Amino acid sequence: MAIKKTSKEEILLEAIKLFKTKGYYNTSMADIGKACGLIKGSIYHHFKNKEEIGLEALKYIDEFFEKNIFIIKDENITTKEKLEKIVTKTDEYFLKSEGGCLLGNLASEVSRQNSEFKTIITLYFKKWQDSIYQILNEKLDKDKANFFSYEYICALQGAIIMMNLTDNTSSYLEIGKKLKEKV
Amino acid sequence: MAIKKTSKEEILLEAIKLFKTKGYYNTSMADIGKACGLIKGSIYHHFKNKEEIGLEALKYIDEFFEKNIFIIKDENITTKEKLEKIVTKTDEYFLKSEGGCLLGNLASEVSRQNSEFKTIITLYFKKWQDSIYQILNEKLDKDKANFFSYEYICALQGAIIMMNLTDNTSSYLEIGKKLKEKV
Amino acid sequence: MAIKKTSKEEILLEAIKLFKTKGYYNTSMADIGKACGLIKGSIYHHFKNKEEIGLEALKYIDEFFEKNIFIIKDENITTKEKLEKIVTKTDEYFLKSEGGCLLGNLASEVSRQNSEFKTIITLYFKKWQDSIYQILNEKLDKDKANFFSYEYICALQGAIIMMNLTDNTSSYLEIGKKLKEKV
Amino acid sequence: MAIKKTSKEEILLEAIKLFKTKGYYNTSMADIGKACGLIKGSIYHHFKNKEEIGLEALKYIDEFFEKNIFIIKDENITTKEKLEKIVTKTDEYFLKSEGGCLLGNLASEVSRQNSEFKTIITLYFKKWQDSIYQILNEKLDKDKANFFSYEYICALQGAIIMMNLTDNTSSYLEIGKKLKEKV
DNA sequence: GATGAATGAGCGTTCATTCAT
DNA sequence: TATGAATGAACGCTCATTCAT
Repeated sequence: MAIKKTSKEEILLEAIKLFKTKGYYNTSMADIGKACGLIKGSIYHHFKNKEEIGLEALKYIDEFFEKNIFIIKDENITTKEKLEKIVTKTDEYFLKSEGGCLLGNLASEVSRQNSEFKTIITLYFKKWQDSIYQILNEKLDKDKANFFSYEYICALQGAIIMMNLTDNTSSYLEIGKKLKEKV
Repeated sequence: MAIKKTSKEEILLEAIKLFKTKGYYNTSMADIGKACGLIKGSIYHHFKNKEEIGLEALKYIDEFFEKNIFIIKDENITTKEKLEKIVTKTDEYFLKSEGGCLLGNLASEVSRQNSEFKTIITLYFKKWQDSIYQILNEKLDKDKANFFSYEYICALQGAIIMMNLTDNTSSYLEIGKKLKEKV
Repeated sequence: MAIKKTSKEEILLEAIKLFKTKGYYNTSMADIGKACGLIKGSIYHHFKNKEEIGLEALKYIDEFFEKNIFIIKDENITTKEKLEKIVTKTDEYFLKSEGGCLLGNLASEVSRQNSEFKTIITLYFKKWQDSIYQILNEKLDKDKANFFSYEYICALQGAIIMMNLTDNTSSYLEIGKKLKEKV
Repeated sequence: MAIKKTSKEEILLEAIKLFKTKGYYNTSMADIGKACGLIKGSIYHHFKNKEEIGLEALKYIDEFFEKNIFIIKDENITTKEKLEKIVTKTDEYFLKSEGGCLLGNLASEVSRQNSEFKTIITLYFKKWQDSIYQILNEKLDKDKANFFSYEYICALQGAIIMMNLTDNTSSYLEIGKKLKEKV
């Protein structure tokens, strides 16, 4: 053998799945390899080391949100429509995302161990909250917009944790519904 | 000769600190030992294995909440006072708890790997939410009490994550403040 | 199992043998372990890492020379006797030392890769030459003593290399004989 | 497409440099590749395997000495001139050769691991000594010629080791000077 | 109860080598 | 000829665990 042409993205997607469901440290290079049909050593053809996979995994999800979720605040639609859309897209994502929110999950596990990881995660949540803030601020004053956006991000992260424990999706969905009622 | 008499509780407290700040899998028996002034092998005189430490760590915190936080719902004081007290005690705990909420942190890392861990964590959150629910239900209808309690637990977990990333405690405190306004 | 009580010195002696005959980099922790009847992981109970074994191996030989060879210059015997004794002891050592001179062998392999190794090796040769120098200087002028001692150390190192290639011990012994004729 | 046309000799020259300064086992195919602007796999178009590179590296230096140094003994000049020339050429070579003498360096590292390597190295020193021997034998008796040539080769190898440790070139040069005084 | 020495398995990583392109 | 992707074995090292002392 020795033919396969595994792409970086394939590896990244498998790694993301594993990091979310098993945690970063509990996921071995062998695990990632196996999920891609490779032996662990072969991964080093695509990534310098495990840390790089972790970093690129975080960036991959961050970019996905940037391009699909956070961007909604700038679309040329009404405030209500923006809120409707951002909540729908977000819920769509997390309902089918096995294992919850990568950046939320890794936040507690790795951010004290690796400052580069921490920076990406912190910024991700900041950008996320800011997206909601800007939409709310179209109709609500600064303080309200600020608190509601913070509350939403927090509650959603908590709700994802709960959903992973109980498989109760309808409770999870209440968080988004509540946000939409703010304007 | 002489020496230490290290108690199970001492070890547990060090393990809890480590699990919260480094994660469960990234904390080694040697780490726990060093934190207690023991070598790793000595820990096995107190605990069967690492899993047992994890389990007892979760139970330890669970019991702490049971005895100090959840119990407030049954005290002989007004609803407002209960809410005031439960929020204050909770915030007090998390503001000085380095590394956030043990059960919240471990939820994503271990609950898919170990069903016993998952059961404890799930129950903990259920009991917690139920405590809040019962207090709110003294003044609010079932649905409202249910949602507000759920929202609070979720938002608080999210807020702990954010506080660990940004060290912003005043935002964290808003979550409890908001709950108290419910009645 | 799990009983053995291997001492640091045992491990060191096996490592020295291996480093001399196989080279430092080509000797694996597994090699060292096998030579001691241990698995490779067990060696870390005695040494922090491979570098520490290398370092202590060099120091071990250095100390042996310090205590048995270099010290002869200070003994209360005649110059001729000193020279006789230092040559005899040196030749005794190298004739039975399988694989040549540890510090000479590692000089070219590791001294560019690790400055701590280099320092020890450099000092060893300096001390060695100085021992010979001081003995010769009792009867010869500075310049002669200096050159003859340098020439002896160099020739001896070269002769050890040749002896390892050809097993010709009598040529090797000529180098010491020649030195003794200097006074 | 297009590209390089890397020659065997180019690769060999880089490999020699690396073997001398890092050792044979500590030099990886990737190291050699990088030094040539190739990836490691590409080297296999030029050499069967690492051992072949090692072997040809030794032969390359051996041939250089054969053609430039050892041959001097057969030139049509006086004994004194031969000695002068062979020492000058040798010193020229080693003063600019970063990392010392390839065959001397590898002698201890590889000659016990690979008999083909050992044969080449042993023969190289034999031929070298013989060159000096024949020149000296024009003026000196067999025994003297034999010992002085042996002593010179040995001392020179030792002096190269010392020069690599201390960067002291003037001591090194004394060895050749001394040889020239023999006739 | 604590230690130090040991183990076997596994870690992340690098090795020399192969081969379709 | 060169490359990039792959492999299996080995690397140095750490893991959780055991046990005689």
